[in-house]
Amino acid sequence: MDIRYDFKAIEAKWQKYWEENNFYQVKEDSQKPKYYNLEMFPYPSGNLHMGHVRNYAIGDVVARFKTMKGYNVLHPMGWDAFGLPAENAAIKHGHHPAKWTYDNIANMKRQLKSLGISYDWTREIATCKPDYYKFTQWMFLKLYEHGLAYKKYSAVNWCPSCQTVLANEQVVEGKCERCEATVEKKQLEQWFFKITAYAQRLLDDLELLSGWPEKVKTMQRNWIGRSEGCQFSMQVEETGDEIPVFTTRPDTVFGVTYMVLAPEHPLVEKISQGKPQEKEVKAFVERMKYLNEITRTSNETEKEGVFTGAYAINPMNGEKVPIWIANYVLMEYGTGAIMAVPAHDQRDFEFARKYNLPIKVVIKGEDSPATAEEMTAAYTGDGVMINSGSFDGLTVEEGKKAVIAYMEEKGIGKGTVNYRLRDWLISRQRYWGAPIPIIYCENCDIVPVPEKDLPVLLPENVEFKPNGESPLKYVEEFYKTTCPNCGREARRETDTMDTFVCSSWYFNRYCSPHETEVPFDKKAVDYWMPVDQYIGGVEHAILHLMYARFFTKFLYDIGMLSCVEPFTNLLTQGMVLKDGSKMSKSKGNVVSPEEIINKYGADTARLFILFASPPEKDLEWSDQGVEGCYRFLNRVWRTVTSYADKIASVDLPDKSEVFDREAKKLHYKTHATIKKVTEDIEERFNFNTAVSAIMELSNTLNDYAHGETQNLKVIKEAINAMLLLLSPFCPHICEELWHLIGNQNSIHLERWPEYDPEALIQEEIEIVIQINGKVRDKINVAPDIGEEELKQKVTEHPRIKELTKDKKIVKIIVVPQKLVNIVVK
RNA sequence: GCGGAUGUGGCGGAAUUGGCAGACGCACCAGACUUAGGAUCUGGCGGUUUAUCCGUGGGGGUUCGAGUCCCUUCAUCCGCACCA
Repeated sequence: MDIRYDFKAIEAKWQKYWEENNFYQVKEDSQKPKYYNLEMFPYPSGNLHMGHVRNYAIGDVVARFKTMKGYNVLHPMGWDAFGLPAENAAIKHGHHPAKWTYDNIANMKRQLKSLGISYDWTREIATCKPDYYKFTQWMFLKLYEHGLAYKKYSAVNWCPSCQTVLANEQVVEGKCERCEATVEKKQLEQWFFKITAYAQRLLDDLELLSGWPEKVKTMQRNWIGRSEGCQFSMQVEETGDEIPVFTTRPDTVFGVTYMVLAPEHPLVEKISQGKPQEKEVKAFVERMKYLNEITRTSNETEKEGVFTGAYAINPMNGEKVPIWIANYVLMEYGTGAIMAVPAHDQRDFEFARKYNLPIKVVIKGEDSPATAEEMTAAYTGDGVMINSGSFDGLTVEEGKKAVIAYMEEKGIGKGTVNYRLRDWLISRQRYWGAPIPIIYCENCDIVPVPEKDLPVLLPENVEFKPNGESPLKYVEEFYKTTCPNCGREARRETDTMDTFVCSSWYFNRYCSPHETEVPFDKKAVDYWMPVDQYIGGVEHAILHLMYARFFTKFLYDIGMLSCVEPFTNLLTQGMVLKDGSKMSKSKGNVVSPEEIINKYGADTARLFILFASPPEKDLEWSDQGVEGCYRFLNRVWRTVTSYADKIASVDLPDKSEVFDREAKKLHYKTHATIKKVTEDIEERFNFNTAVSAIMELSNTLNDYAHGETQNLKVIKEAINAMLLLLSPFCPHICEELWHLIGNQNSIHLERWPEYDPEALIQEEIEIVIQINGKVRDKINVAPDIGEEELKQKVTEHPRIKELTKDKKIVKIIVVPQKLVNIVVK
C-alpha cells in the first residue's frame, strides 16, 4: 500500500464520522466508574489561540485515555459568553453583542471541531442564553434568600477615559487594562455576595485538595489572609466615642504611644472639629481621596499623616495618646484604625521617627535594644514583656493569650479573627450580562423577582451609548414593571451580574444541561460531581477557583449538591510563548492555530504542543519543532501503511512464542513502552515523555523493519501498541491507520493496552562497573545472578583487573540489577 | 520586603526511589539516493590534551557514589505587597 499522509482528508473524514455517530455522547451509567474531565470554558473572543489549543489538547488526552481505561467520561464544552468585549464591539462597530457573541461561538466551535477534541456537544452551554442565565438569576435569589446577597454603598474603580466602572481584575497596577488611564475611586451603590461568611471554610477545606498545586492553594490562603488577634476600643477623650482597633500583637498594647485612623474613617471629621488642626486634616483627607489606591498604599510611598488634635485613652493602662490620621492605614482592612506601637512595628516606627512621636519598648529579646534611643528599626522578634505592669516577664506568645484573657474578663475587648478576603462585588453597570433579578418598589423597598418569573430577559432592542453607559437604564419596557408584592408600579434593577457569577456554577449545569425547572438535576450531579480533573490557566488561581468553591459550598448547604469541593484535581497549564514572551498582537508574535492546522493538520499541532514541554510549564513555540512532529507522523504513516496488507490477517504472538534476538528486542520494547506511556499519563501527566517513548518504539520498529528477519506477529503487536498509545494524542491518523491495518471498529472504542510482565523479563541485563564511582566498563549478566557471583565476575573482568592491579580493593558495593562500584586505594 | 518556582548541550527538554548525565525532538555536520532537494534513508553530534580528565548557575558539605540530600550564595520568572 502506498498512499501519502493526506491529513486534511483524514481529519475531515473522521471528524464527520465521529459527529454523525454521536461518538462522544455520554449518559450516566452505574455499571462503570465515572470520570468528569473538564477544561475551563473559553470566552468567545473570536478565535482560538494557542493557549486554548494547549488547554484542550491536554484535556483530550486525559479524556480519551480514561475512556480507553474503561471509565464513563464526561467531557463537555461551553461558552463563558457574557462580558465586556462584546459590548465594546457594539459601541465601537455597531454589532449587537448577541450577534457578535453567537458569531464568535460558531467560529470557535468550528475551530474546536477541527482539532478533533472528544466533546459531548449535546451538552454544550452558553451562559448568555436565557435558559442558562435564568438559573444564574436563580442562584442570586437563593443567595439573597439566605442573606448572602446584599446591597451597600462602596467605592468602585472608575476609568475616566472609558467612562465606565471596571472590575477589580480589570485594573492592572492601578491602570485601566484597556486604555491604561489611571483608575479612580467612585462611590456607588452595589450588590455584593457575602463570600466572607465562608472565609474559614474556604481556608480549611484547602486541606481536602491534595490534588491541587501547592502554589494555587498558597495564593488562596494569602488571598483569604486570616490573622488572629484581638479587637478592643480606644475611647476618644473629649467626645467619648469608642474607636475599635484590631491588632495581632495584644502583647505590645502597653507600648502604644499614639493611634492612627484611616483618612476615610467616619470619626475623623467629628474629632478634629474645632481643633486648630481642622483645616490641615481636611486638606489631607481631600488629597488622599484623589490618590489612587496603588500609589497610596505602595510600600515605596513614604508614610505621611497629620495630627487630628484629639486624644484617646488606652484602656489597658489609662494612658492618653494622640490620634493621627495617615496614609498607611486602610479603611478596608480591620477596623480602619490602629493602635500604634512604634517600638515593635516597623511602619509605626518609621512614622514615629518622622513626626517625633514617643517610642516605648515593651518587648525585650535576647539581643534587642532596651531603650528607644538605641533602636534603628522596630523589634518584631521573640522576647518577654517589659514595662507592661503585671504582664512583665511573659513571652510574646503567653502575653498575647494573657492580654486577650484579661481584656475579655474586664470587658475591654475580645479575641477575634480577621480576614483580608472581602465580599464579592457582583453588580456591573453593563448591558451584556445576566440582569440582577431585583425590583425596587416605593412601597415594599427591595423585592426579589419571584422564581416563577425567571428569567428576567435582557431586552435585545437597545441603543449603545458611546460613553459606555449601560443602555438598560434607558429601556423603559425593561425597567418599568410592577411590584410582585403590592402590584404597584415599580422599577427593575438595571445592573447586571459579574460574569464570574455565571462561571461559578457552570460545571454543574453540564450534568443535565437541558433541565428547564431546576439549574441541574440532583441525580445527575450526584453521579458526575465533583469534577475529577479540572484543567486551565493559572490566571484563575484565585478569582474563578475561589468563587466556584464558594458557590459549591453554598449549594451544598442548601442541599443541591453532595460535594463540598467542586474540583478534586487541578492542573494549571503553563503559557504558550514565542521568542520568550507571551503571544500578543502588540508584540507581533502570534501563531494562529488555524494556520498550523491547515499546514500540518490537527494531529501534528496537538502532538507538538504535548511533546514540547510538560503541561504545567511554559511552552516555547517552535515552527521547526512542529516540523519535527509532522515528520514523525509521516514516518508512522509510512511504516504502518507499508505493513498494512502484510499484517492484516496475521495473529498477535501468543504467550509461548519464542523469538530470535531481534524480534525479542522489539517485543520487549513494545511492552516497555506500554508500561512507560501508561504510567506517564496516569501518574504524572508527563505527556512529553509519553510521546518520546512512543517515538522510541517507532524507531525500534523501523530498525527492526530494516533488519534481515521479519516476524510479522511481533511487528503487528508493535504497530497495534503504537497506534493505541498514540491515539489519545493524535486521534485522526491513528483512527485511519487502525482501519487500514484491517480493523472494523474505531480505535477509540478499544481498550487501553496492557503490558505483559513476562515480555519485560530479559535473558541478560547490563551491569555498570564503576571504580571509585567512575564508570569503567559494562558487562552483561543473567538478571538473577547472585551477589557473590557478580562480584567475582566483575573483579575477574580483564579491564577491571588491569585497572585495579596495583590497588587495594577496600570495598565492593553492589546495586542489584544496576551496578557494581569497586572502591580502591 | 514576604511567599513560591526555576536554573542541565547551540535550542526545547529527559534522568520517576541517591546509582551510566544529556532519553526524545530540533538545529548542525558528513554520507547515500537523486536532474534536483527545504523529501527520504544511514551515521555523527557536551567540552577536551580522546584507554584521560572536566562538566547539571557559583561556593562548601554528607556519601562508595550527588542534577537529585544538607548549608550557603547568585540569577531569572511568578504571586502578594504598608494586611495593623
